[in-house]
Amino acid sequence: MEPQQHPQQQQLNDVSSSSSSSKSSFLCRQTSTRWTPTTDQIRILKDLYYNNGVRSPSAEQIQRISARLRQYGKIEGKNVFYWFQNHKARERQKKRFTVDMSMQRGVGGSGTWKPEDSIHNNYTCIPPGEVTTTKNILLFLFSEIFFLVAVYGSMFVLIFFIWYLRFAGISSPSSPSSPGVLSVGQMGSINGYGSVLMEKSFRDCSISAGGSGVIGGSINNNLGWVGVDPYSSTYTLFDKRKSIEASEEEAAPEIETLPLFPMHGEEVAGFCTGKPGSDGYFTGWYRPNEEKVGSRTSLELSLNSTAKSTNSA
Amino acid sequence: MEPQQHPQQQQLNDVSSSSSSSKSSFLCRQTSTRWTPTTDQIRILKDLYYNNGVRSPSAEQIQRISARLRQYGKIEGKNVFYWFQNHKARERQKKRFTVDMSMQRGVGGSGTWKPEDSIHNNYTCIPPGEVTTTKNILLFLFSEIFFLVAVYGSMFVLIFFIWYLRFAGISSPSSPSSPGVLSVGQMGSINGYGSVLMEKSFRDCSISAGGSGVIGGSINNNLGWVGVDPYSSTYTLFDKRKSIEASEEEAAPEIETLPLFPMHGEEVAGFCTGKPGSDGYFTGWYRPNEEKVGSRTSLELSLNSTAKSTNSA
DNA sequence: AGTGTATGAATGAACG
DNA sequence: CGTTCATTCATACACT
Repeated sequence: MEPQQHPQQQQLNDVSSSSSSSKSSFLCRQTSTRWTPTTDQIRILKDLYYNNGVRSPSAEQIQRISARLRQYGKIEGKNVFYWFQNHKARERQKKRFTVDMSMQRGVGGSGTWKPEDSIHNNYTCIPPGEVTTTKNILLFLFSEIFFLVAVYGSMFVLIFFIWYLRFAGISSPSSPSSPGVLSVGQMGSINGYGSVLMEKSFRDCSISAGGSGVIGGSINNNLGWVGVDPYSSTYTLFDKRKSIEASEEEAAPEIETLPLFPMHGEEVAGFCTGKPGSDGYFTGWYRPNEEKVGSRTSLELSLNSTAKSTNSA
Repeated sequence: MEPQQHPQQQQLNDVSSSSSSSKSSFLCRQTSTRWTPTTDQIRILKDLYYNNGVRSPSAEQIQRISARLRQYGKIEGKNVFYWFQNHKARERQKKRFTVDMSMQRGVGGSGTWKPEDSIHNNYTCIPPGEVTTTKNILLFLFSEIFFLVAVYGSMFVLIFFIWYLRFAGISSPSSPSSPGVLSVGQMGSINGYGSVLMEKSFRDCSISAGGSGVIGGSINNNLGWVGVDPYSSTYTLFDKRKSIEASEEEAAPEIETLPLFPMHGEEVAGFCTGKPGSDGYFTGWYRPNEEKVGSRTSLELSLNSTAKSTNSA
């Protein structure tokens, strides 16, 4: 399954040329007591971690590694030690977290709150145009498609579902719809901060995570995604929702194509403004799988862009 | 050692009595369970260690020591035991990887490290977890959709479910709803490891995804969006089993395609331009499949859900 | 001049 | 005992 998993060390345009030092002023004044890895050092560390499987280097390895990294900047053995420790731990932590969350079962049950009283009772709520959002979460309803984009840090999730509400033929509206969903993406490294905060959360609720077993989830390996820059893009994009209302009306049972978020160039420009930020982490993970699976249910989101400009293409 | 033994005085003096951890964990898992030495205790311990040469106190000594330290805060014998053990081990360890290369013997010898447990072995399963810390959880209800976003560090999980309240025929609210579910994003790690796990519904819905093919979604590169997550998404959402039972059939038998975010080329330019900056890694995520790049950019979303066709399930 | 994330550093607690 | 894990503290940095 996986295409190449190895190398691919990103050759990316790396900054190196411009001198890796660029971002971090590690050189200047290290007064800061704490080691601030240079990009090159990180690159190497990650390479070791991901490509060489180094997780918990032995004392000896640590010595070698730090010796090697020393040419890229000041570094001590313990820095290497901690780096691996932390990196591993945090990776693990994330995984764990993910799992945990999945077990949030039944939260709603006892909840009691009625949806109704929450904000609108009508799903159409979002008035044309407004994406309810703010920084990290965008909700918007478009016609019968409900979208939610949550952005956190450098990643985002996009969820949408379709409410076939008035879809004519549907007789059993009971199911709200086929919820579609998603995608998760990540973007540039960035540390985009942003906290997910829904500013308007409608209501708060306590969760009782009593937790119990974990339902097994499936682990999916990475998906690579790609991202759109949360900030700029989203806003912008949705900003222009134009005839939404109109479409709503006519949403016919068969929607063939619904144009959403039409926008014009200008605004989009900002997409993916990756920030040069700090890390170069992303080294290569993605292994795009190109497999296709024909599955019955497929949600495809394809972006046809001809974007010519991106010369990167 | 002389390295920094920095003050780091932060250790609260005595937490002991308070027992509280202000954090609001909804889980109530406070009280850190772990011993947090007071400064006085540490002072004494160090005195014993450095000035009295105590390194591996006997059981008896441990008792005495802990008894003595108890006046400065809560403490148990094992704490003392561990303290000495750790202190000694760390002192030694630090020395070990700090050992400069003087003793570096032939590096070439073993040269390669062993990736022993390296790569992949590990991510197969998710260890049982417990719901651990969750720092932020956001709940919000939107219309009849209940969303929960949990954020932790750089990751988040988004879960949602739908309360179909008054939607037409819904009569069985008993079950909370059709659990939707959702998605999780995580970042950072990567390379083979990152795991994105999509949990499915709260109830059954087991995922069998062993993970195999990924639908390819279309990965498109240059532009930013992209893909849909193969499995995760589809499955979950389209969870057919539940509510779908009835409704879905009609609903989705066909594929709808919705063009989203239509935009024009120019604008798109900026998309995902990875940042040139430091991390170079980003650059191109994918090597384009070259799917195609059409001329305009439009995001299309097609939902093929053949829901039921999926065999029985 | 504040905020919050990412991450280096430290350390209690165990494990093998 | 050397190692490893989990947590927590502390700080650099990127954005508001």
